[in-house]
Amino acid sequence: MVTLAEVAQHAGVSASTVSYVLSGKRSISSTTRQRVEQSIRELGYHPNAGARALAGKRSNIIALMIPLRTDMYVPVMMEIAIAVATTARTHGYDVLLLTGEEGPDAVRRVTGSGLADAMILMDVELQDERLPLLRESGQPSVLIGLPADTADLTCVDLDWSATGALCVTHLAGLGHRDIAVIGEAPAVYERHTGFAERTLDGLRSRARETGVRVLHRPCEGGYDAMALTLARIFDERPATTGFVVQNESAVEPLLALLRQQGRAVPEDVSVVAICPDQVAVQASVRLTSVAVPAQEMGRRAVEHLVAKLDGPGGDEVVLLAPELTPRASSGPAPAAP
Amino acid sequence: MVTLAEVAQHAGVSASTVSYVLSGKRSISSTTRQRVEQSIRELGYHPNAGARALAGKRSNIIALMIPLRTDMYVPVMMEIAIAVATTARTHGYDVLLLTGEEGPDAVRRVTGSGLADAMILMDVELQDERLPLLRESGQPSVLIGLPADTADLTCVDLDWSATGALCVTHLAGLGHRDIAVIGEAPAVYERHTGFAERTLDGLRSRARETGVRVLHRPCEGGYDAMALTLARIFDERPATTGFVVQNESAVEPLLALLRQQGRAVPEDVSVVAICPDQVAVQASVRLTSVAVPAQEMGRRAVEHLVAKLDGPGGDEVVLLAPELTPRASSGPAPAAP
DNA sequence: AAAACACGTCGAAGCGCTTCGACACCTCTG
DNA sequence: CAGAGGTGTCGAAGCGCTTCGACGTGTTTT
Repeated sequence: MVTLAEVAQHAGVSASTVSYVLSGKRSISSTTRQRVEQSIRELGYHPNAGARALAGKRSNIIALMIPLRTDMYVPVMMEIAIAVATTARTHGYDVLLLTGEEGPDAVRRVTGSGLADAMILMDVELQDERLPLLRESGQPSVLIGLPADTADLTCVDLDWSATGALCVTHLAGLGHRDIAVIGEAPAVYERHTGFAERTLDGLRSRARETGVRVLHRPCEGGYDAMALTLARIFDERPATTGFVVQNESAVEPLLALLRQQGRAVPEDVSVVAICPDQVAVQASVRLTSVAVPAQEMGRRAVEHLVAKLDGPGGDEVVLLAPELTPRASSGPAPAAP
Repeated sequence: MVTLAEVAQHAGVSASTVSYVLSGKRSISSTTRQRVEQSIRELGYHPNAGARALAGKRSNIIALMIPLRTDMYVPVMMEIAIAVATTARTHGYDVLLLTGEEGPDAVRRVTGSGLADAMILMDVELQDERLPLLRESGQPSVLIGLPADTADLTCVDLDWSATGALCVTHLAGLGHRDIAVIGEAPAVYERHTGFAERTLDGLRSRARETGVRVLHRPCEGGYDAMALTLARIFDERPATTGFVVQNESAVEPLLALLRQQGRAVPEDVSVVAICPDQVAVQASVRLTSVAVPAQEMGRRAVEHLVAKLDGPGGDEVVLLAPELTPRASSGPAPAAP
């Protein structure tokens, strides 16, 4: 393994000079710089990460805590993770993957060991156990998601409340008066995941404003669960003509069931999905949807973190504005019979 | 930040003693051990990762290289990644997430910098550019997937060839004589991804043995692409009664299209999917499927790696035997008209 | 009773890097 | 032309940990 010292010797300079060439923290004449760079290339030198972390007091690693559960939005998680990793690399950071399994202890471990310089937390609950630890540790961090109390915290998230409102506005504008919301699995609501509850708030308050009735039903994914849920919805609100779906694995079953029941989309019922664009365009009906900007969330999270790491900026809550793309699944409400 | 030295002082022993308590590499009287452990707890000590890596010449980090592209099997990737991360933790390792983006350079960087002790590579192509580097670096590694040449390499994978064969056996056993294979997107075949080609080999050779005709068509996911592909298949082989699908995002579209064309599943046509069980049971028809054992692959990969890291075992190719679960999507071939 | 061996502990060296202060040397100023 | 101020380079001191050899003590062996 090639060391700094060997590079220095090969280039005929001192070790510190090589270090300064690498870091650019002191000016170096261009002749020496070139000589050193040449040696680095010839010897195939890579600085040792451990030594660097020890001496420099920063590891150039960002920890990313992803949820262990896979009961929702797996592709979104994956997309965020990939965006985080690639964005981090462009800023010279690597990404350490932590699963929720360890729980709050992971925060302690990473903070205490200097393994990572900063953390990104996903799947944030409204009252998240990890937050007290994060605050007290003073470790730079960004949440992807929004807890109940955002004091001292930087958060990046889609504006879910606006997302919910946007869906209602769209359907209300088309004349729909009875809207059903197919939500995530009950477990997601039970653990008070921020995005689910906020979406609901947005839906409901806009519904109140526009005089639309909203019926919300959580739903496990899959065909059978969806069949049951749908039956109950039409049972309770036979006049339902609009659907908002916030559950990837319920989308296709819903469409299949509606078709099967002879309800045409969008002539008889309209469907608005909250999902990645890819899902929306691949469905059996091209879905009017509000996209979940997964890539952007990951990218923004890293950028905020990096900004904090060099020159501590303040805390901030960044809510991305939702955008609704009308496609083939929504249209004017049918005339009342 | 609490250091070893502070713990030592607090416990009234030398630093080396604390270190030996931590590592267990020398015997320590139980009195001192307890005293030290007590101090560690009271001070909330966590060993510094960088210092440890530097002095101990191992970082206790495993690098996981996941593909950047998301043109296939995202949930499977995610599941593997999570399994890798959790299994690694149980062995005292953390996981560094690398995306394919950097390409072969990532191998060089990780190897050279001592950032990670070992690597796991996913999305291995038959002639993978990263392999020469891996071999020459001598870094412990495990591939999830199977390249063309496995010399000096440890690989873990589903036995895709057997998987393909199993699907044909199942359908042939039910009397189907014309089978269509809906494959991954063309790009996946173009870059010679091992699993796709091997599955095809297995399908074809078993088809030859059982006297079944096989028509293979790659397919981008989604409804429209599937519609086109399906039309072509029935055009070319109107007698097709069996389908093998190896493309998650084609499964639901296929079912919808068959339904729409009035072909009943499984009375008129049978469908066998190669996908995670969750997808199979959530589809609009409960699918006969061969599961992709994502968790097990991740777990096994880590375990092999850990075994290599302490006491270098030999290289090995581990092929997991596929299992087919019959569900509601396959049945006897209809009597010839 | 002396020699041999464990056992438990300690001090010191060193892992490869960053960074601080020092020191040449050179170019401006007044 | 002396002093001030820059510039480019170097040596040395750590960063917090692991590990090796050494050194008491207490126990066993001959």
